[in-house]
Amino acid sequence: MAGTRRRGAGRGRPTLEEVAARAGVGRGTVSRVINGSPRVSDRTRVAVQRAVAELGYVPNRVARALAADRADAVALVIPEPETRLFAEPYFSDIIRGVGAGLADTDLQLLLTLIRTPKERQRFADYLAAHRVDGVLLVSVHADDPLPDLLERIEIPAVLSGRRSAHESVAYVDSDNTGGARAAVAHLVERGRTTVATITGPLDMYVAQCRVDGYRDALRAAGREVDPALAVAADFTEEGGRRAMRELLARRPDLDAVFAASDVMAAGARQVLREQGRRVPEDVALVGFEDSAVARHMDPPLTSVRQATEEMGRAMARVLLEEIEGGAGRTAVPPRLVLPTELVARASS
Amino acid sequence: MAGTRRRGAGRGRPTLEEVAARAGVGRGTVSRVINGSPRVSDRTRVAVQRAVAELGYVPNRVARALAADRADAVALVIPEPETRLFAEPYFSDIIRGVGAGLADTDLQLLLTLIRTPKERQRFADYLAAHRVDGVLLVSVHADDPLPDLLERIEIPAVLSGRRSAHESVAYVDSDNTGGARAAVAHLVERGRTTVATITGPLDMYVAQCRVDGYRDALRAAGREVDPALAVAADFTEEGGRRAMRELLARRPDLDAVFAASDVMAAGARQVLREQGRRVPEDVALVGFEDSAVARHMDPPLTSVRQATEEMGRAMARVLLEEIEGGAGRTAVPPRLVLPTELVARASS
DNA sequence: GATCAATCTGGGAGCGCTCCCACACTGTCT
DNA sequence: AGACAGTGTGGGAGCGCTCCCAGATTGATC
Repeated sequence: MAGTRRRGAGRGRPTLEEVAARAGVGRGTVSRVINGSPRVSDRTRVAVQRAVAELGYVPNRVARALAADRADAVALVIPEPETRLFAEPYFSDIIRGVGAGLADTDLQLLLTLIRTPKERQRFADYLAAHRVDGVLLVSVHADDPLPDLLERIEIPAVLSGRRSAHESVAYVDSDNTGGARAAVAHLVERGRTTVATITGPLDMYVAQCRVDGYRDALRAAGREVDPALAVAADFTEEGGRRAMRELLARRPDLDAVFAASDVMAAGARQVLREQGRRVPEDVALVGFEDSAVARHMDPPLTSVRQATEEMGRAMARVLLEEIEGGAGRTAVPPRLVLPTELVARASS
Repeated sequence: MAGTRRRGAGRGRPTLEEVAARAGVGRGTVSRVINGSPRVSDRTRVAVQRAVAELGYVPNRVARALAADRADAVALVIPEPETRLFAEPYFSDIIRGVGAGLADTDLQLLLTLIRTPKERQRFADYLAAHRVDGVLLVSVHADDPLPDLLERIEIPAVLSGRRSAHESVAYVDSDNTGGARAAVAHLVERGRTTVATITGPLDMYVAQCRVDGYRDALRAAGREVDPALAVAADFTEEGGRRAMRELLARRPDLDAVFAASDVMAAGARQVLREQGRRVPEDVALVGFEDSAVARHMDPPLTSVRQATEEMGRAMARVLLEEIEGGAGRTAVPPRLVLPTELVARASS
């Protein structure tokens, strides 16, 4: 529906030209004052500012965008098949962080949901239509075509998380390996001898990292890494349940589980209860993400907290730099890994 | 990867003019084809469409916005002090719904977080700067100055929820009264005799409605409404705890609680456990919202589900109509109330 | 064959800004 | 005195589109 016309709601509002007339100066000068150029005498500047105030002038950003070939907006892209994301605070924290990071900028934050190839195409068109100055991409899958697209059309972009160890697009990630390591070390310290893990889908780099941390910690403690103690799931509750059953079948003697996400830990917890294992007495349980789910579990779940909001903030910062950077960019895209922190609760 | 930078990554991309040249027609004609005007002969249309395809032309929406005095965007405003919202699926469902509702439109969805008066001012400037065609406002408080602002500057707007029984701005709400009524009726049917309620802040209309439903249901069942059985809280977990303690102190004989939100129900549940009351054996518990919290509680919480995503979709639809409607608007703003549904689980 | 409405089409005139060039003005240095 | 930087400043020329008005074309009618 190519809309009907929304007449003049905004027409009639003062323009640059009118401000200039009122201040008795030229358009160019007003523009300079508005944009904080230093090449304006104080007297003129004051005069213009008064005119602006008196007229209640607000620059028309659409006109500015057209003239300057900028969009004054960045897109935050959320791949929606990933519904999981939405249900968890992760996503909202990212948004909040990005919002904060952009707060004293003129940049508007555009939220873009992409669930279908068709929508991806639409988004590509947006980029082409010149609607954004940069892109923030949340929760990338290894096979996501979007990062490559962004790279090809050379638009500033920042990912949250990375697709692999050698990510070519700028990213902000959290220390998944370190967090997992801390979680497992904690279990070992508490005297657990048989520590199992429920991993995420191993084609996702984040899942890979968390397994690595698990192994690192065991090795560092001089333990042997038993492949039978690792079962892959898909970051869902149901996946967590299945994996837990599998683990108990394989190794009934396990006394600790490190789940690579809180939601999977919740699934595991249900199975443990069904099978009469007490948490933490019989089996200690640790999750990852420190989401609301963790706090509401019974007993409350020990988990690895990510600085999610800070990640969002960092993404904004990095993107800003990329946009600023303009022509002469460094060859290496910025990358940032934020620390994680173990939050011990009653489940371990 | 070397070479020219953004400032022009978009310049150089085909324009209307070039398409016109290639198709051997005038600018106006191409514009008509692009915008689906019927006043173009089939032959011309086809020629233009071919040129568009060959050149890979994508209209520059910024230019369009300037020329047509439209923004091709709507803002979804989220009052951020309301952090609660963010932690719950409510918010994400709304977003998803709005996204879906806007899907086959040219409208871009802008997410705007407002946490401070300063940010509110910024947003007012956005509106003035003509950046959006309409506004979606989530979770309005009775004292929120935004709806009045929107009304004053006469920009199409839709609220989720309303500020009072006679809301002057268009809104989409869910049937809070009916939902509460169903919840309490359910408790009564199950043979509960002393049904208490933990309400939201009573200056919020939504809270008011849920109390009304509670009372309706009791009266319909021929029960007397005892004011001692209602305690107000603030939709937080801590508030739920406090209210539950108060209720138990007042009426140790209560055997059911209807909490006006899941989160408050979670708080209440903790206090019940502390005080040795079993759920549902001793006290039945029902929440409202059917959020993730409800499903993860122990026992899983009976709750009232809102059609949240559908609300988002409806908001988009209503806004679209308002925007289309243009200047000559009807006196009565559109209003829509969506049904709610009781989801019975083990807690009742 | 002329007339007239109905339909289609080209292109001028903006939309409100930024960019940038040219033209003042200052002083300062020969 | 003239030449010469160094500042400020005005305003033309777009940015890529939509609007809308004439003008061209068509076909039907007298």
